[in-house]
Amino acid sequence: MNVPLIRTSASAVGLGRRAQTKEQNRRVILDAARQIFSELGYGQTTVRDIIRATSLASGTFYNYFKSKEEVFEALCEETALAFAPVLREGREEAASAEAFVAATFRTFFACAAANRAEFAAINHTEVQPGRPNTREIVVGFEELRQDIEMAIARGLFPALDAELLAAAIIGVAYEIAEALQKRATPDAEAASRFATALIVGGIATLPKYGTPANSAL
Amino acid sequence: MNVPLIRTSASAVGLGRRAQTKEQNRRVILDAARQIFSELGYGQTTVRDIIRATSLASGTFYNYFKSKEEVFEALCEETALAFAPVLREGREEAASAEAFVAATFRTFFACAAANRAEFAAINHTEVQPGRPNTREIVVGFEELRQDIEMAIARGLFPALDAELLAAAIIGVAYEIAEALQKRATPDAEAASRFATALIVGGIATLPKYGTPANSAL
Amino acid sequence: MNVPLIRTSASAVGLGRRAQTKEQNRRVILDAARQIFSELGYGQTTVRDIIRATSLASGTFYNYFKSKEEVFEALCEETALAFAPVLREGREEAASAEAFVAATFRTFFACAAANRAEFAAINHTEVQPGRPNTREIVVGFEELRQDIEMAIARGLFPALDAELLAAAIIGVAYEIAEALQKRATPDAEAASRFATALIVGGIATLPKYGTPANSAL
Amino acid sequence: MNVPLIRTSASAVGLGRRAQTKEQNRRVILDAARQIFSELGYGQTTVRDIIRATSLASGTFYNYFKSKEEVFEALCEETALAFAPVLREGREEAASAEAFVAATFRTFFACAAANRAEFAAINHTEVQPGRPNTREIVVGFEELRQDIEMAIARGLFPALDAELLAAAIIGVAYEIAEALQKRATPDAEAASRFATALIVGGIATLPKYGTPANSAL
DNA sequence: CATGAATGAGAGTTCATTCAT
DNA sequence: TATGAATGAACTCTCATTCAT
Repeated sequence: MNVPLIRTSASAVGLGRRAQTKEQNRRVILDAARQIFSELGYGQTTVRDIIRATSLASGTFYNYFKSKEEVFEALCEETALAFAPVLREGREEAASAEAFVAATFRTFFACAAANRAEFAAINHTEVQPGRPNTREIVVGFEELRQDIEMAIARGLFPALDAELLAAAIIGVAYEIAEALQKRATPDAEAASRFATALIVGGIATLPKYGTPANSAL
Repeated sequence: MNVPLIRTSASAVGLGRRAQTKEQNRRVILDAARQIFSELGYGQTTVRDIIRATSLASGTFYNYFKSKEEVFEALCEETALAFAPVLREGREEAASAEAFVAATFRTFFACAAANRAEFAAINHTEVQPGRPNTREIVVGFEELRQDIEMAIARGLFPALDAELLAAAIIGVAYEIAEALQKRATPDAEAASRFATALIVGGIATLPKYGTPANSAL
Repeated sequence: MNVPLIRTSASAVGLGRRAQTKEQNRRVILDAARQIFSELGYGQTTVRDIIRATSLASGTFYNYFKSKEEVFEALCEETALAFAPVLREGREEAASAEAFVAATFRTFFACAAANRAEFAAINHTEVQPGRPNTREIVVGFEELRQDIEMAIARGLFPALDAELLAAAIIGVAYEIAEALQKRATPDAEAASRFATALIVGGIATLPKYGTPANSAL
Repeated sequence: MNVPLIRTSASAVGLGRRAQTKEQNRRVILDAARQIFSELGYGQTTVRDIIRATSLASGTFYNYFKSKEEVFEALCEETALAFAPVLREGREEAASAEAFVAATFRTFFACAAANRAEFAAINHTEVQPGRPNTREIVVGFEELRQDIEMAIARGLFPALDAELLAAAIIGVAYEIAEALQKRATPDAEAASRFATALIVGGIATLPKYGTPANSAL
């Protein structure tokens, strides 16, 4: 399962010459940004850094993005777009709680392993206070929560606080992925089994739960 | 259990006037820094921002800290120092796996609730790529791992990969805490029960585990 | 013989509008720098002082030079470039020791008189310990030494330590020039005759000299 | 002939305890300043640098000197005071032009050799525009001029422009000293002979000269 | 007198952004 | 549309100097 986080430098097809160059430049900037973000972290990266990693002129940047933040959001979106279908499909097809959880972890660890630098960028990216966490965007917190609720409806899970479970899964996924990357010989498969067993086993013992009337925002 | 993350403005005793003022100024800077970090995030915060939140002159900052990074490290240390004993004590006295895990979550959620701003600062703080995560420092990843290993020795837990479990616990703690803070009426106690049940229940079903030969730097 | 040390504000020809402005700005900065260096001395001058003497914005300076040192080096180079050919030509055409020495002094005093401020800047410029003296660069210590050796080969001078003679000539030139500038009615021509007679007369009585085995690095 | 440029850390005698400490602190500052000036050059040296090279507190500096400039002047004065008597004595006792000139060069080169660092400091010290050159102060331009005039009166020298000759001697002394210091095996004695022969030989051929009516300031 | 923390002006430099070409 | 020089606000940090202790 070698899921590229993002296909970079995709050759644009079926566009006029002009539009093609435009698309290419956008790509060039995004690729450079992803690279630099992963090297320096979001906070340390400046628009200048991104431009410098490019053969474009500084002014050109502003034809495509208004700011560093905007590039970053575009990157997140890209990543989420690449990630989401794989994750959702695995979970929708799941016939058991275990399959559901395992699909999530396996996809995530595989991606993290295949894209260490980019994963690091995401993981070490500072969040604007008050805004949704990058990791939550990337793994798709909201989709995960919905999928969990659908799974409850399908009888895969008992009634439980979908939001908290989603949070727990994402937390486990990220922290274990990080721990894994520090190891000399990371075993994504074993980690995946560990995380899956932990969550699935835990779910069985959760206290009973009604509709989370108090979940806001 | 209302554990303040940090006791600020500690009154200095038994010091000369001079030393006392020095101590006070240090406190003033640290407090301002914590506040600003939590408002703007680490990356967006400048030394000037911190100074401005103070009645001190710009040069004075550098009598106390060499850089933004150094203040930040001092803050982390303070937080860890305040946190660590409470966490360790609860875990050392634990007579069951449940008590062990519950001690960790309860302390953490209580603190997070009592110090929303500061918790946000920690949680939204960008990590220098390649350096230990702030959250891991604050909750004490290393101590948690050791405590888990001691708990295994004491028979509270089966043999398992202490590092991964520590990672999982920290991940669950942080993400659930964050989810909690978005709620209108966060119920730290319920969240604590949820997280504890999840982890404790999961542990029971974990695949058997030998010595983690592959855990390296 | 009114040799300007440097021709400033050279009109650029055959360049696009953009390149022309760039060239102009470079000139503006160099001119301002020369002026300020001569007023305040190198050590007291700050980059900001230079910018302030200009209608440019502070950041613009850094589009042209990385530091004060770099502007200074550019100035020295300019000066040396303007100076060197005049000096060398006079010496190469010299048919006697006297003509050789006189060419050096006359050129130097004429320039010093014509460019009092700039000469002062050079003369009052602090040398980075361990690096070649500004005055030596400007008058071209190395070229002078080579020319002396060639003159020895041509039989104009007896065998002598070219390095020491070059040093002596430069020392006499600068100190006399400085003394001259303090006078109400400096007579460059008389000073030139004085210096020339001193050196030329002295050379005749120098102790015999073999190959300078001890001139190193 | 091992003439120390300055006797540092001289133990004060015959002073009260209080005055002694005062004198000591002054010494400490002067010594540190001389050291730092010679390492960094005058322009790069800050008062802070000098204080740091000392065990004194920053405020203490200002009990002794008003500024970097003032310390520097004190250093020059010290140096001149140490130098002057040796130079004057040698010249007053001189029975020939050669002895006169040789006394100056020999003393100077010996000192320069014995105090390379300090000599470098003097030589590389930027002059405040419009003020007398450090080197001129140290070797005693004014005394040299007077001594030359007295020597003319005594019949050692023909009538000549004493000011220009003084300038020439100082120029030759400094530049040759500097050239010498770059050599692997500097031979001060040979350099002294070279310089002496050059000047003495030159003097004999100087154009006749009346009283320099135009020497001003 | 010695001390050393506080001060705030100011230096060097970088940055995001604009805009004439 | 791409370019890249100009801009000047803003940042980090150092410095000379003061002054309460």
